[in-house]
Order: sequence, then C-alpha cells, then structure tokens
Amino acid sequence: MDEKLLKPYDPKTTENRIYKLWEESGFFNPDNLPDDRKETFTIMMPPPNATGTLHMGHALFLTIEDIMIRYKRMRGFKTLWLPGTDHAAIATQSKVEKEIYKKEGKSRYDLGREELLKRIDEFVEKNKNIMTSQMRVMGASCDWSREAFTLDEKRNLAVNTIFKKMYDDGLIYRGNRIVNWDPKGQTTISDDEIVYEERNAKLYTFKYSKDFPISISTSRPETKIGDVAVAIHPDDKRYEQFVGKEYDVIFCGVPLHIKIIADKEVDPEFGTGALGVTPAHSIIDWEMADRHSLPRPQVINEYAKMSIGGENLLGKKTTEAREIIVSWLRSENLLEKEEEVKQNISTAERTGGIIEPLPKLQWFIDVNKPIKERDNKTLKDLMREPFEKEKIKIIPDYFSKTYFHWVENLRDWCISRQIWYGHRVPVWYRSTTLTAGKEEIYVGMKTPGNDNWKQDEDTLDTWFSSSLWTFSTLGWPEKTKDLETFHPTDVLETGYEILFFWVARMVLMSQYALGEIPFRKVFLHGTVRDIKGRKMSKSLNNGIDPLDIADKFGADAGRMALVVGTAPGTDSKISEDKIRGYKNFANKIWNITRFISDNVDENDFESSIQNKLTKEFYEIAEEITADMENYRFHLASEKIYQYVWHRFADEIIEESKKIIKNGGKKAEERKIALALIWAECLKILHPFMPFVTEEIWSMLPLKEKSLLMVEKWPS
RNA sequence: GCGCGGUUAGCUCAGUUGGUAGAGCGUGUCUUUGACGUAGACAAGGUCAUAGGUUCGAACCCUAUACCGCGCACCA
Repeated sequence: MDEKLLKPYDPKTTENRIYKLWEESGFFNPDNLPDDRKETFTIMMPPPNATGTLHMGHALFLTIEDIMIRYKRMRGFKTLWLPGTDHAAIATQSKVEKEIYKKEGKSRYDLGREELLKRIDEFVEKNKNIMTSQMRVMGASCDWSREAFTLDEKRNLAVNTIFKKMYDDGLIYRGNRIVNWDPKGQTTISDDEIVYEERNAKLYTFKYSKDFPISISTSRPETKIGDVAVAIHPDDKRYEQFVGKEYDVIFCGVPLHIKIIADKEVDPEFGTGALGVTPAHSIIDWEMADRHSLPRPQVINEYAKMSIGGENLLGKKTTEAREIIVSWLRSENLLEKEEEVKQNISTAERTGGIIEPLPKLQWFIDVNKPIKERDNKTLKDLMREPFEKEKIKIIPDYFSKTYFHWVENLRDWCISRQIWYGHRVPVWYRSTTLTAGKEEIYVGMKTPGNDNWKQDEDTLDTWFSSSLWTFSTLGWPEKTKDLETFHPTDVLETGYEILFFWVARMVLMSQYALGEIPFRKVFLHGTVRDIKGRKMSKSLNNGIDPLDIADKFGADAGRMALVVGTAPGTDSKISEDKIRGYKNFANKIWNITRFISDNVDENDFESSIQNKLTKEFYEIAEEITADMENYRFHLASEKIYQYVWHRFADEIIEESKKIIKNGGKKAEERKIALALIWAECLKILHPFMPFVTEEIWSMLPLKEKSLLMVEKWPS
C-alpha cells in the first residue's frame, strides 16, 4: 500500500503535481492522443475578458466544459478544447483608463493613442497569465498549444478579411444614423450593450407656443428645441384637420418650424396622442424623418450638452437645460400638466453612462440585405435557419424562443467604436486635389501606401472579433487542417446572458463566412450566486475566489459543488458548506481506496462480470452514461456520488468485511469484484473530480494502465 | 404590453418519456465495529403555490389565478 494513503487526502500537495503530469503527457493536444482516433469532439472555450481574474462563473464553465471534454476523451474521441482570452475592448480600456486616472491623474488624451495602447497591452498580458494559471488550478484539460487571443495577429487577419468580404458584398456600410452614444465612455455602443434602469421621471404636457393648436407630452423638454414636426396617428379624428399644416414658433428663444404629420407609429392613447418629432435624438423619430423627409437638426452634442440655443441654453448640460425650459414654459403659461411616471432609462453596460441617442457617421452591418452567395438569404435568415431546422439545438430548449424573438427584432448592427483598444477599422481615406474634394476610400488588409492615406480612427465592437471565434481559432482564413478537422465544433458552452451578444453572432459569421454552422449544440449555464441569491459583485464584496476554494477545499470539491444539482440554464447558489461536503467526499474516495487496495490480478476481472454486484454497478453506470450523453451532468454527478458513498461504501464494503474475514473462495471473489467496481467508479468520477481520481489511479496495483484521463470509459 | 422561467422537507435544490416523493446541509438519538469521526446506524420532517380539467393513475400534461425572477418592447 502506498504510504500516502495512510493520511487523509491532501489536495494541496496533489493537484499541482497531477496537473503537471497531464500537461507533460501531451494528451491535452488531440494530435497526441493514443490510438487512432477518428471522431472529433471540439469545444472552443468562451474567452474570458482580459480585465481581471477569474470568478466563480468562470469556474463553473471551466468545470462543465472540462467534464464534457474529459468524458469524450475517455470515450475515444479526438478531443480539442481550445482556450483563449478576449480583449474586451471597451471594458478593458475603461478599466485601464480609470486606473491611470486614479494613479496619475491623466486621461487617455494626455497619454495619446500609442502610450495608452502600450499600457493596456501590459495590463492584458499580466491578466492573461493570471487567468491561464487559474484555469490550470481548476484542472482544465485544454490544449495550451493552440491558445488564442481575440486581438492577436492571426485573429486580426481573420477580422480584416471578413470585414473586407462583407464590405465588398455590401453588407458593411458607413452611414450617418442615429446611434446609442455613451457620453461617459465617449463611444457608440450596440443595442445589446444597453441596460435599462427604471427611474422616476416627470412627463410634461405643453404647447410650443400660445397659438400652436396641439399639446404634446415629453419627459425630455430639452430635446424639443430640435423638433421639426408633430406626429399624430392617421386615424386620430381629433387632429385630422391639422395634418399637412406648418407652423413657425419661437420655443424658449429658438425658432422652430413645425409640420404636422400623420404616422402610424404614434400611439393615440399615450399623453395627448400627439408626439413632438425630434429626429436627431430619438430612434423612432429618426425613422419618421425618413418617411416624411424631415430635417434632422442636432441640438445635443457628444458630451450631453446643448449645442444650439441662446445664451441661456448653449453649452448647458441636458439636465440643466431641461429645468431652464420647464421654467420658461411655466412663465409663459404653456405648461399644462406635470405628472410622475416610471421610466426606463438606457444606460451603458460598461460605464453606466446615460445613453444619448445621436446621429453619427458609423459603420454598420446590414442584417436585411440578400446575399447572393447564400441563395439570397439575409444575415437574419442565416441566424434563424439552423435553429428552425434543428441543426443547432439549445439546451435547455426553451431558450430557442427567446432567441427567435431577438432575431425578429434585430436592427442593423453598429460595429464601430470610438475607442482605441481593439481591432482598428481596416479602412483608409484620402482626399487629394485629384479626387476633387471627394474622399477616396480603401478597404483592405493593410494601408495602400504612405501618400496621404489615413486609417479610420475607430475600432470594432469587441463582439465582431468574438463572433469569428469558432473558426478564427482554427486558422481561418487559411485553409488549415485544423479547420477541416474540427469545424463545425460540437458544443458551445456559455452563459445564457450572452445568447445574443455572442451565440447569435457566431452563427451569423460562421454561416456567412464558411457557409456552415459554428456548433451543433449550445449548452447554457446559469449564474452562480451567493448564498442569499445575489449576484457576486465587487461592490457587494460577496464574491468567492475559485483559487481560495481550491486552496481550502481542493479544486475537485469546488467542481463537484458547482455541478451537482445545477440544471442547465438555471442559476445556482454556492456556499462553503456545500463545497466542504465534497471535500469530505474526496476524502471518502481516498479511504475507500485504502480498504480496496489489496493486490488483485486484473486478469480475474473477467470472472467477475457476472457477479451480482458488478451487474448492479454496470446498470447504474449505464444510466450515468445516458445522463452524460444528454448533458445531464447535474444528475450524473449526483448518481455516482450516491452510489460511491451510500451504496458502495456504506453497504457493499460493510457487508464485505464479514465475507472477507471468513476467507475462502467467496472472499477471493468478493475482493475481485470490489477491485473491479472500484476501478470503474474512479473512471466515472474522473471527469468530475479529475485530481483525486488520477492520484488514486496512479497508486492502484494494476499492471496495464496509462493515465486515468485516457482510460476507457466503462460501458 | 409581449414572451420565458420558477413556486417540492427548516435551508439550498434535484426529480430524464405521468406509475408508492429524493439528495445535500441542518436537527434528534445511538455507535471509540479493524477504510474513513472529514465517519457509521437509525429517526423526525412534504395536502409538490392555489383552483379546476384530462387519465386507471398527475410534482410531471391542459386551463385559469396568485406571487417571485428574467428577457424584449415601449419609454412622446
């Protein structure tokens, strides 16, 4: 017997050593796996943001994905789990900017583009190293030789290649359109990066001037100096007579020319049933301006300050301007009603800034344009189809409905960002005397030359590069062997909160660029919450660090605590008590081994197959295998736990003590059965608790054995 | 407003196609048995949110209601 077994199991002295053993074996890399493996199983790791260290959410996805990979590896698949990190453009830049401002009092403009990028690179490099070592601590059996970063050279080539292709196909266009502007982060953001916060607001009802015939309601009076029309519903009898008429008014010192229009977007039930149209500062109004050929004066600038008006307004913050206008309305006796309403305010997910809709010249992806190369389907079609035809299945499947709903409501995707960190828009401009004042545009992989060409200042939405992840990681646009072998990937395992951000866009890009789906299954996990059900966050200081858990209880215990009883798509609560329970389980496994570890000849295992206990075990093993195949890891883990502790240890071993004590043939038979079942249990336990099982495996007195991680799954 | 989840033991949650309700933690009593006290044995504890329906049979299927959570839209 190994002397280590005489003491309680100590994950601290074991886990690091075991991980090194695995890494040195080379088996993380599918090219090095034993036997001739044909069927592949591939997972692209959702790259964690390079903004910090890993938290329990990361620990959860690492655990689930590692379970899938280890299981398939033991089933003889050529398994690839490709790790990486995400440059997370806005999140990373704003974090570094904050740090620099705090320490040195300098803004990004003080530092300049080059210096800021240098600082961010250093920050990211540091975090990447921390994060990859954390992944190792969790036992992640991913292929480090293929590690990728969303902003490295290869991924940049993929980004530029697809940008050019989409531009040439007319799917990427530059347009002056209303966008979500974040005055705090000084950048645009996409619709999906908005979070709504409910707040109390006031709804004001008033007339522009005394002789104006219609009253309107708004919660943002300051935008009204940008009004060009009043819209009513076409069927609204109350205002019918005014449609088509035009009025000139002086509104708080600003001359306005107001046309009365009829538009079906207007809700006759809301407020007065008449809506002041402000094309430059409201998405709906912008679209109305399209339909009715209205001008679009901008009255608010990028700093959320008034850009028009007299001395009283010019340069004032929107909130100040609001009060000024309201008091003007009061003094002019134009204000008719003031009521408290609940309102959803759009804020930027990353910076918390209040979104100001503004017209800006930006790059967009057209989701409604027919693509010749793809049978005239639109990008929207390409996103929807694989789910409709069930080429891609979502687990749990009820998320499909949410997905369809989202695709239906999808608008063109604004992909340019006014920040410096990220893939720079691969477009160059120049205007020379030759071009007669008109700007010349070049879209390509690199600058067309030094003569007056200037690259677009903007960078791309971080999700643009992440959306290529399943194939950019495999070397696309080059036709690599990896791409041929491993794409489409098998499972995308991620959190439900990025179903749209990421999952949908990967489908879009893969369908468009390769004409094939990026993955066959989408496995969605929930959010890991604290014991009170709150999200873990820095401000609440209720986070649990996976490294602390690994240190205190062992990574195996942490993994089990995360996976047992956590059904796909549902949130879970984690507590130290739960984790402690699985630390005890690891010790249990250890002690069982101490009892079993008599020398047994594995050639006798064959004789034990018909044994009642062995048969019972294989029935349970079969159930567990079915759970594994159907992504019910929360059940599989619980079943093996139940069996090992409460059936095998509590009952079978107890009963075996007497039998073995009595000696004879029965004792020998029992010993063989126990050894066989135990070896098989370790295999089933391995994907869940890889460290302790591998350690025990190395001590088992079996003659023909490799690492447990490449042993054959019992079936 | 539209949609999606949830409501099961004191707490946290499982329950795969409808067939006598499960686990962990906690609680109580007992056991220094030779794998393990990080343990073992035994036990208490549930009209499965409510009301109807389908069925021989419902935690599970259908309808409605209530409450909790979430997504989308509106947000003039």
